[in-house]
Amino acid sequence: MTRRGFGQYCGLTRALEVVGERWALLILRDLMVQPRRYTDLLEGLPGIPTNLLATRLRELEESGVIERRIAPASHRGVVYALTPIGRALEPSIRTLGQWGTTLLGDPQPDEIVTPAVVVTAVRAAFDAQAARGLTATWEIHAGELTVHAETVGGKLESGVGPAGNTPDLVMTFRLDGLPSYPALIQAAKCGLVELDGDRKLLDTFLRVFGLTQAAQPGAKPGTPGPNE
Amino acid sequence: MTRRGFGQYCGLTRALEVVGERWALLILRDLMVQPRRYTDLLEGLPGIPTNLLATRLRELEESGVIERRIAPASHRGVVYALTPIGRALEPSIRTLGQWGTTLLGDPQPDEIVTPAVVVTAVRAAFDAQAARGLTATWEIHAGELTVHAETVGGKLESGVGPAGNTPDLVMTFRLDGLPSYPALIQAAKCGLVELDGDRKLLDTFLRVFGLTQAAQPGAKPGTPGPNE
DNA sequence: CCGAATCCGCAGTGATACTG
DNA sequence: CAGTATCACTGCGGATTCGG
Repeated sequence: MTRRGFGQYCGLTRALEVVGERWALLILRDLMVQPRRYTDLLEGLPGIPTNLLATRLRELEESGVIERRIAPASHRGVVYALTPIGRALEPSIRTLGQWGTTLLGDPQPDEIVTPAVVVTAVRAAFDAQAARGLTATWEIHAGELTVHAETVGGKLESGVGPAGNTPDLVMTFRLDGLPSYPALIQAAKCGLVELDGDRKLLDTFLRVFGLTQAAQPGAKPGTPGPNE
Repeated sequence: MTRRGFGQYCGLTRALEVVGERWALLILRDLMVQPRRYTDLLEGLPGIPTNLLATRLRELEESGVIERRIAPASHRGVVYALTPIGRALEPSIRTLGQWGTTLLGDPQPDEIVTPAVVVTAVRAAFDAQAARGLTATWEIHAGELTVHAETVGGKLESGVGPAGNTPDLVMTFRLDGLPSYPALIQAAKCGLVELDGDRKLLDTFLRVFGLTQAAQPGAKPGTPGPNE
């Protein structure tokens, strides 16, 4: 069943044999945010066939990258979570995401943004250097979307939903188009954001999460695909 | 030719739409070492169908990741090389390769090692911290294989073939099995290597290129713990 | 020799329906 | 909720062929 390998004894090759198949890294990106159930994953990966999700989950579990957990009492069902090996992929996902962000053009008409996408973008944009000696908590609202980010001691904690503690600054965006991360940053730079809390932390946010080197609209990467 | 996208406006997603298809990152890995011709690539990617290589090269060129060059005078023909966008993938390839290296088991019977594989491994293993203030040149020989590595000012220059200047230490391995990078490191640690030059640089080599930091999951800066 | 294009069988994928 | 089952389709693997 397994797709054939590449016939080379090489780290990159092995990595691609394990997580290089279609949808695999996107599944892992969503699991990087938090453990998720089968249907959560289906929802976060628009268009993935259910059988393919099941197949990938099985393969990734066999590879030791993720694990199945019987869900805790409150919700019954199964939960998928990263193993330490899977969590070790975080730098790879962040680095690849940073590269891809530089060639994000305008959104295609059928492209969407999920909470996991925004959290991943926040983590990829995080500049640990700029956050040294800083302790702060932000909350981002845009439509249905709520995401939090907290930095302390040069580290980042971020995830879907409201922050655990009281945020120092709540940023609420009212956008026409997609609440994509570049769009949020752009809006924040233009002041198109409602602020609640310590307003000085807006500039701080832009310094730490501001994509200083990314995403020029109009940089066309060729055609990633007019679907359908 | 409908390249199917993933329907998300996301950096990682876009990256995978551009370089996520089978063989693409391996082609780019080989081009990362040096510009190569069509047949060089065929040789370095055992088992790739010729039509698939041609298709990938066309797609990657359209995406602006690589470019076709009319070869210089000496050999006529075409040469493929990375654009700046393609070269920007180097951290991603190195990071993914480091992850994959941690799950390299024993070589499968049909797996081989190419020069580009070893050079990529050398670059992935390079510890810039350990190389600070160090200036040295090594040359590695193992069977047909010749690779050089030179560090100066905390940076690394490495490639296929002998070094440009006279190497400070030449290491010649006589291995039974595959000259894979882990096997070379293992052999070097056991002293199973012929040395020619400054023998003290063997220990230095192992400190700088010795894969000491393999598989340390969980201790990543900026990585939140598992939340629930 | 280099740089592909062409043809074909099949595995991996996509969409939908269905089940414990 | 958490998957299987079915089936059509397309991208891939393998071989051969073809034009500079």
